[in-house]
Amino acid sequence: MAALRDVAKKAGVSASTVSRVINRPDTVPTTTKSRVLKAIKNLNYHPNKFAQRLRSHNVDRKLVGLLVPDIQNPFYVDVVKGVEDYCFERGYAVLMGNFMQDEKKGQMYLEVMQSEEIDGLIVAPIQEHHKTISQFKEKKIPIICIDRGLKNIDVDVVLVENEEGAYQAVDHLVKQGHIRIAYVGGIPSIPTTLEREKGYSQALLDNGLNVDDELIKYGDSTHLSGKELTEELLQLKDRPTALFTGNNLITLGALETIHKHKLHIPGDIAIIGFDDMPWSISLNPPLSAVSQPGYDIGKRATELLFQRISDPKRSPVKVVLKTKLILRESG
Amino acid sequence: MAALRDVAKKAGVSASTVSRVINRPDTVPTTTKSRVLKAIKNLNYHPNKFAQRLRSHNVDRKLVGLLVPDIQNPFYVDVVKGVEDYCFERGYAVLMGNFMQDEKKGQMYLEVMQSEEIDGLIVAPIQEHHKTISQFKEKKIPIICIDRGLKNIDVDVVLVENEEGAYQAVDHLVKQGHIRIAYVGGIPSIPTTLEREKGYSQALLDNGLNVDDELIKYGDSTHLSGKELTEELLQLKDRPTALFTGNNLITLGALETIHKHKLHIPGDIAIIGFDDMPWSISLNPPLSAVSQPGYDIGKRATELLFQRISDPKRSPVKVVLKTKLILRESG
DNA sequence: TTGATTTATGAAAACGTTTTCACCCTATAA
DNA sequence: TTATAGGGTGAAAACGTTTTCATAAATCAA
Repeated sequence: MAALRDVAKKAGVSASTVSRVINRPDTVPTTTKSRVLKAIKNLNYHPNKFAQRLRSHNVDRKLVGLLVPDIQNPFYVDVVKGVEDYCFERGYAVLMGNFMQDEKKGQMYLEVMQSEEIDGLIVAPIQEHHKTISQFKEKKIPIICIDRGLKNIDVDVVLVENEEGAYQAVDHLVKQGHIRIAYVGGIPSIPTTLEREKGYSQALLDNGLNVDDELIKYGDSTHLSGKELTEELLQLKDRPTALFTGNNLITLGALETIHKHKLHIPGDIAIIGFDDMPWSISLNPPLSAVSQPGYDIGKRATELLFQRISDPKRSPVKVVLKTKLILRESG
Repeated sequence: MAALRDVAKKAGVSASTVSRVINRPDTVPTTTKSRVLKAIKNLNYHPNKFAQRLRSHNVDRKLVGLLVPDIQNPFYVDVVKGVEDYCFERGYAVLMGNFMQDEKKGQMYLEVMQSEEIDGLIVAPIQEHHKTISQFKEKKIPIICIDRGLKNIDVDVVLVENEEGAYQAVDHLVKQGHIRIAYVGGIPSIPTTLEREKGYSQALLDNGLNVDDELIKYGDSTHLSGKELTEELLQLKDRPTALFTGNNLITLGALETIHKHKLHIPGDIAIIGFDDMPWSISLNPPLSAVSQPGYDIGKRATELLFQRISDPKRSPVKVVLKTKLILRESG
């Protein structure tokens, strides 16, 4: 509760001097400085952020916004951790929003973040053009996109070789002798879903197989949708012998359905999922997966963000991280 | 960038009137009001939070702090979701801190939250008395504890019947004929670890078994520690035939070690974990677990928080939620 | 010495709100 | 009619900082 003026009074100086001690210590002689410093400590004085911010808009908020599509998805948890660790090292806090692929919710968070005047935003955008996100750009608030970029706006982005990753997984599957391989995708409107589908199709084509639309399913990137889509696939008269699943949660859902049908993996049906998980090895059977470096993605994004904060006019970069196909026993 | 005064000028009224339109609309006649409202919309005016807050300290921040020990732990993810959903419904944002059971990190977040003047704090405290958290209490910032309370301070708390939950699991294990049942615990200084151990011991005692210190292990509540502790247990000359694991991450670690040793579950060794997970059913074998209602915990905690925000002097309550033993195939 | 420069400091304005107070009206009561 | 009570409004102060500007004191050059 102690204010600047209290410190000033206690130290027998003016408010200006106290402010100088805090913000430009080298402009005030040591003797005065020490007196002020003592008073500050004595009164346990902390500058009021709101007053500071009101007066000079360019003081850092030490706050970065992070907007993720689904915190239940272990992949994003890794991203969050990467962001958080990096921020922590630099004394920044994270204002997190989990928008559940929900336009409204994302919107609300963006508004809050705007009015909180965050120093920068890291976001996995649900659409490639987004009005509110563009507002950030206009307001000169740095944005970093992960997982997918933004149309019409030039932003830094860190993403992963989705097509390549999918290709490798599916290619492996056909090399194992599978002919009917299904793709259980996520939300069809998001780029990652499409890119992975592209890799999937290309791998089939390159191996002389044709792509069968019946075997390509889209959902909403959740556990439940993984379950349901897999169910549909298993009902097919000519059912697939292998599944390539579009993300973590879908994979888990698929697994559940497969187990419900008492099918043997990979004997009856093989499965490779996009996204590895720390416990993939403890699944039944240990899951083969395309691993994305979630933690690194978060870390790189934050790195980029801080670079942009300190130099707003550098030209936007695109960081593409590699995926890794991890073969265990499911496919 | 439009400020109150711009709106005032455009609407041909004074700043006071604009402010009144915003804060106490019923005190200004409709004709004036609509003129002002139009100007607001026209200029896309948003009140500056910092000025608002500076001027009147009692305006809500619409910000709640959430401090969780480990976001990698799916249980806490559920809690986070519960908190977030409830906050979202009420137009509040969440300032999240993930302190990784790390004193320093937690401290830093608490400081940030203090200077951000959050409306309230939800925290799973690492120790039962915590100086900085007490400061919140002094500053009249509402606190809700989850998972464990605070010594010396009377706060609202929502927790789970840890002892009872553990008891049921272990009791079930001995009813299955197990004699040597180990407890793979988390950080020994946190109450949940101890309470679960108490339930474990009691169940043994009540069934006429004695508790063998050799079979009680403590670690740091992580995946890695689950792996290592289980390894130690398996090295014992008289190895346990069943494991009761103290949390999600530990369970997963234990599973990994058991699989590494090519042991059959539950044939060679049974396992029941504290905390259920959405994909427990897809584990090898489907995991039996003591399920905690993480989402509900988050929701209830937030409910309590809002109640306390609106009525700071109500007497603190303790909400105790039940656990549920879910039997699948691992024990 | 004197005038010019530098150093140390304080007074006051500004940031964008909310809120108190006082004012001027018009409508009502006497 | 005159006094009274509100209703509607604006001026100005306040919140706690930062920053500009001015001034006084101290240092320097001649």
